[in-house]
Amino acid sequence: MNKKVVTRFAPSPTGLLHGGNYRTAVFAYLFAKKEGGEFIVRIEDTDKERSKKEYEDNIVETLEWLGLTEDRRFRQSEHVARHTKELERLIKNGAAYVSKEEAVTEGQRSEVIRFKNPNVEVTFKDVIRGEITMNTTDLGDFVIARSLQEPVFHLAVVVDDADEGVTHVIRGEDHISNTPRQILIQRALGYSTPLYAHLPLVLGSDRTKLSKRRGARALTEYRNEGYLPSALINYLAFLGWHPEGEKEIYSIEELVEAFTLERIQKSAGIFDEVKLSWFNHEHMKLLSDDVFLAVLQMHMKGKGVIPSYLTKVLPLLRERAATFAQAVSFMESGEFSFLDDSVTHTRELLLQNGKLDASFTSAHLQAVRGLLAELSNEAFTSEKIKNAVFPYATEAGRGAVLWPLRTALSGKEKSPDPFSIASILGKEKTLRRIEEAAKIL
RNA sequence: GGCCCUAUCGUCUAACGGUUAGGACGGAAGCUUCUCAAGCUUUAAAUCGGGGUUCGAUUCCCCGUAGGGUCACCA
Repeated sequence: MNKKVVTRFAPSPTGLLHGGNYRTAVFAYLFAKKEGGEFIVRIEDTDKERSKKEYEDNIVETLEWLGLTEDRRFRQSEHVARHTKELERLIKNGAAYVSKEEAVTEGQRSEVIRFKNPNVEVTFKDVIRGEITMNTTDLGDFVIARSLQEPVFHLAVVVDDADEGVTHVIRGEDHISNTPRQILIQRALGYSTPLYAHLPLVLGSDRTKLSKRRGARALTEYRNEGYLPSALINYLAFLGWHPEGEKEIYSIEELVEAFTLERIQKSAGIFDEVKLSWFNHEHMKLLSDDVFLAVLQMHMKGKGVIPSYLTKVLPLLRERAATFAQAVSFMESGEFSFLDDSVTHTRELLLQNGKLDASFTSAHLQAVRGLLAELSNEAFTSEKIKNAVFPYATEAGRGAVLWPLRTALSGKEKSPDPFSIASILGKEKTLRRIEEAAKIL
């Protein structure tokens, strides 16, 4: 029986995390769950100066929102006692030493703890890239702690990973060069070396590592803009990984089922918002009407009144909006306000800026009105309305009939099709609007 | 610059030595209900270069080139 798989996501709470950071979490989570193992979240807060509680809270909340539920979570600072103990052991072993030095920059200590570099070649197996060998000589005696109580990254990582039984270190490619250092510490402490999987980097459109400084957006922004967590997970999982087959829309459960480290890409990928929004639209389409409505209303909170026609317009909204923010803005900008309010007709619009003849148009509108008047209230559906109007429109010229009809109903240059609008308005309103339009011609 | 990683359409990717190099996003065109959106159909678009190995290289090896990462008392 192999050891239970344990992976970890180890962000430092020094800022808001972007898509690349969370992509790492997605992979670590999917792999752990696929293997029936555990997923740990470790907040790496050894840098007291820069770590902020608000960032930690944001990370924890966002992971929860994404559905990347951790089995255990802790702060690195909570484990300082262990770090100190191992630090003392290293010093006693002669593997590390207290080094007196001049403080060159402000805040530097005159005394730090350095690891005695044995200057050897370190080879490790990377699950994604195969064997990687590096000479550690040029690393020198690197700093592993500012003091016995203040461990620095490498030491803390090694001790915590070992203590928590981490079997697979899944992290960004930018950590490859840190790995030999950490392996050296592991060996000095008598730990075994976990398996490493260094993920290809997520790049911005400028082809450099995603970073807040270079304008990478925090993932929480996407959350606020009404992206669905399932879509984000799906997109992130597909950035640098691909299951077998050509299916692309996956639920998180399906991703867990399909996930393998072997199919992870070696080369970096660019974060593409356009494709992300396609994923989001696809996931929005999968939502039931009830859920869609609930999410939409959540996003509309505090953004004015919820229009009474909201439920009626749902199908139109669903096909138009790729995000909930977009859906909200459709509502706010009055994209569909003509469904509630009265419309003001103008000759220019009804006649398509003079392209149509006034008397013909008037006649067409009257004729269509006549056809619709024969439909019962129950039969006033998009489908039936179309069937009633279409033969006439085809006969008389679709553009000549449908444009005036649609603008008579919507009062707008661009809108959904006239049949949908009519069915939402209902028979009475529809007939009235057609009459009003015909009157001004 | 040293060290390390990488290299298939614009982008995400498939093809574990033999395919007309496939799919998706985006683009273009057409169709569907006049406009917008969605949908459907069609279409353009790629193996970085050079050497090997092999009957045969996108695939394996080497050398270039290009891109990226990393060289902190940050993680």
